[in-house]
Amino acid sequence: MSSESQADRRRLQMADIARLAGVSVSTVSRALNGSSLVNDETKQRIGELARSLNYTINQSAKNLRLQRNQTIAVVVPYDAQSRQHISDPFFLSMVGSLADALTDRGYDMLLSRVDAEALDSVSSLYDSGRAIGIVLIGQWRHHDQLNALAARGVPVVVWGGQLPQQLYCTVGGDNLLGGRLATAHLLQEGRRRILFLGDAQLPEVALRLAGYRQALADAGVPYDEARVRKVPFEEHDAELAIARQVASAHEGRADFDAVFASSDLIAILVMRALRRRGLRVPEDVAVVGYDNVALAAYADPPLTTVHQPVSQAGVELVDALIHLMAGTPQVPRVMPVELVVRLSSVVAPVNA
Amino acid sequence: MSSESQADRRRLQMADIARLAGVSVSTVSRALNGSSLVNDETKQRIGELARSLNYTINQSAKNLRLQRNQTIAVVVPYDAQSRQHISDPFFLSMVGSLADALTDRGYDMLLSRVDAEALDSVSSLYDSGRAIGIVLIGQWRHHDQLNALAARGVPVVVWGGQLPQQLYCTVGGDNLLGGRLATAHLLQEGRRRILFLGDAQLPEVALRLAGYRQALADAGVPYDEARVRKVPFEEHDAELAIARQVASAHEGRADFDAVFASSDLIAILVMRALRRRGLRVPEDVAVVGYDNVALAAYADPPLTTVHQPVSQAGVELVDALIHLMAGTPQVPRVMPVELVVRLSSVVAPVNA
DNA sequence: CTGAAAGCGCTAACAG
DNA sequence: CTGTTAGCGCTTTCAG
Repeated sequence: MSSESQADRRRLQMADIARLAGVSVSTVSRALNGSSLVNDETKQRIGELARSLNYTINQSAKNLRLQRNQTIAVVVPYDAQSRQHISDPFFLSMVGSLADALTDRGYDMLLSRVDAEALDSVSSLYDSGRAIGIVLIGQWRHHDQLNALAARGVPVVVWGGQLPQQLYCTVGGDNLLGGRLATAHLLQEGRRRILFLGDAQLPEVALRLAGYRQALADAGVPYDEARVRKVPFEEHDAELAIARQVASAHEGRADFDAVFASSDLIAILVMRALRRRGLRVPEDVAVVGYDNVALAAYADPPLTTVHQPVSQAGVELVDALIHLMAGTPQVPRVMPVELVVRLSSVVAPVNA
Repeated sequence: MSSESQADRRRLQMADIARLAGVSVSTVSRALNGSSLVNDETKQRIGELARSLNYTINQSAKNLRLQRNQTIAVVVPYDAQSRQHISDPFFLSMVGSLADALTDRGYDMLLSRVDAEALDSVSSLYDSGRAIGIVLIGQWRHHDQLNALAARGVPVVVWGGQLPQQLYCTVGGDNLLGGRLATAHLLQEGRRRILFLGDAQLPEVALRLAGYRQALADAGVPYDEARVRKVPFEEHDAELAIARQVASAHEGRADFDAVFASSDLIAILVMRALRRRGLRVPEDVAVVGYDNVALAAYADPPLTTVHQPVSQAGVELVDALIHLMAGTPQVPRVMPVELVVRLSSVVAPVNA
């Protein structure tokens, strides 16, 4: 260890480099920013000096001076009531995808978690200048707060479903199509009594439910409200609720022969609950999930699900936000989804 | 929409509030920072004005002036060669855990992905003043680069295994114990030919392997190097490699009766590969994983694994970093791990 | 209790 | 090509 401790070592700044190089600060600034106004040789020399001293331009000062900033806030809401965090792998992979997209485009990513019940507090990230734009993962039940945010001119893009009277820009999978594909598939497999599990208060789930109804209508199968059940988002609650519902349905002489779950996590919990009650998947009950998280392919049995284009999603969210920040109004973007058929929904084997 | 577009609306600043309140900027600054030097009534008035206008102090300016900053960088290395990103859910849940710990303590979290082969580039996050400290998830094969970083005085804490000659602070699970627990468990279940799968070049894995050897020695079972196999970290490569190894071992008249995998992801891939070759888990081959990711409990069969204390890990990493930044040298922290026994390793059922 | 003024580290006119 | 100078938005002496 050197004699100067890390705590009292003053950070290097441009003036130091300038002094050492025998030039003015402006020259250093220009050199380090690759300006053509400075002699190539000088540029070279300054560059090497800076590198050898591990000097890097202070971003805060630069940003302050330039009145710009390259930080995008990515906000993952959490449920403060249960003090539970979102454990759904789908959200986490979304974070990864956004990290990639932002890094590729040279933005810094500020990750924050905020109380899902106080979504409008995210605006302070913008108001305080810490971020020049915001990506929100999931719109939850706070359509109005998001509208207010957008109306105030906060550049925000939301992963979620398109809603009427929407002032903010959403990017999302085609939930209506996803719901239709999943349901049509189950119908085609000969299932008629399909349970829909999910919280239809969430816009995305509501759209998937609409797709479900549409597919039923197309097939001339009557819609039965009793077959639509809300499931809590949090894992442990969900587990209990699912067990209860499977049990009650089962006791009523198994009044369903398929389940369409609004997330893979729910679907996997369902399969487990079914198995514990001695019901076979897919023979007795076919199951389809949503998201196509990594887990789905390795579930028992491998889970049929609706694939959401996660890595493309990160790119689209960032792209929409960049346009928005540039002042170009953005219409919601709906991305294609695909049904991935695995063993949980078909009795005759397919290539898993 | 109001007539002024979001693009040309100048951001509110302290001077605006001051003008509107009929006081000086200094007073606004003091009021907003809760200084006791300012009249309570004035403070109140300014506070309300700011709130009603959604004004928030500009953090960059404040930080520049105060010469401090509340941003911690969390770095997730990725493999640039394959341009593949870390898909292991363990890393992602770590990110979540860190987000919580940092948020709780009032820090901003800057998430970056960097090339795993250029780990020392993370120092620019510090040198440029964008972050006052760095948390690195995984030490990979770059012990030396990390030592250099620490020697330069960059406040960095690494999730990983403790190594000799280590200048930087690590926080990690007790990998040696984990390896011992897993192996001892398999031995106790009567297994003697235990395959170890993982890349022992990674310090954490090396420690788990050491635990494996120790457990074998304790039980008087000879160590056979041929039973230690490297597995690529990336999912698809891993899948192929595992299939190959299972196949070759199988053809050699199944010269193993158990597998200890260095991650749950590998373990789950192994179980699939085994099943495809007609081997039953756990009857023919018992399998134990590592990490206890969410997926493990829902695998088929539910996976016995070594639980890593992820949420506590976030807290410990942040805590160590804070002390380090305060100038207090930190010794590596080793956190307890636990064996979670599920069906993949025991023939007689337990409560899953 | 409040205001005026200096300056955090940097960039960009404007003059050489 | 290079240096001088004036701020970016904020906090904090130092004077009232």
